[in-house]
Amino acid sequence: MAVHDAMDVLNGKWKISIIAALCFNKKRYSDLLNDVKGISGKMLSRELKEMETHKLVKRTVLSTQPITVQYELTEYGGKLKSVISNLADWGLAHRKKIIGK
Amino acid sequence: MAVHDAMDVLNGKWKISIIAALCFNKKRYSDLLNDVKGISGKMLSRELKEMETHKLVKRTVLSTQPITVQYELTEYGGKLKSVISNLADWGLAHRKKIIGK
DNA sequence: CTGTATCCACCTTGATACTG
DNA sequence: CAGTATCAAGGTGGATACAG
Repeated sequence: MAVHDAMDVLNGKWKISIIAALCFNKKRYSDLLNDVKGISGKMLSRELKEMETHKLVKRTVLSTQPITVQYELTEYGGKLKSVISNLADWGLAHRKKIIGK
Repeated sequence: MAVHDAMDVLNGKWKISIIAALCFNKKRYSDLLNDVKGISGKMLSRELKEMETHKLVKRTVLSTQPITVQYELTEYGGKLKSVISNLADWGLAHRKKIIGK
């Protein structure tokens, strides 16, 4: 099933959140560490590496001093934006429903 | 973040696939066991129970002989259909891309 | 048919310390 | 800043047997 194929690539606890964080801006490693609540450095680099091999994100090393690294969605990974957006809408409704009672 | 709230409810390896399987029809336990490739009975009942407490699915016991149980998406859980559908589209494209090379 | 109980291997994740 | 190495702990999931 197609859904299963998608989930193969989006496995792990953090990938969806990382993609969501990259939806509107490129970000550096340390930015992601702040923006993706609760993630550890180890998991962030591990997930990013996986996503890079799956061509979901692009990694660029900037020759600043000290070196910084920029991550952004590929065109391909960007196709997930609408999925994420739908999910975010639902999550918002869900939160309201939970808080509401 | 809203996406994170959604993922809290959709954690685990199987929930998305189960919802996908229930998108168009109600199904019995044994149907799901066949349709969700690779899932074991333990995990299926465990995930279904969680999803029931989150009000994503509705469980109905039918007084047939022997007893059968029917699962269906709640109206609330049904709101995830569009997310699933987007994901399926992406998964299809992804599969083509993978096979294509 | 629809589950639950138990046992167990494996994987994932986190904390911490460390490197370039 | 951007990671990697190591260790430890808990969660995840499968097989099997069993119950209502």
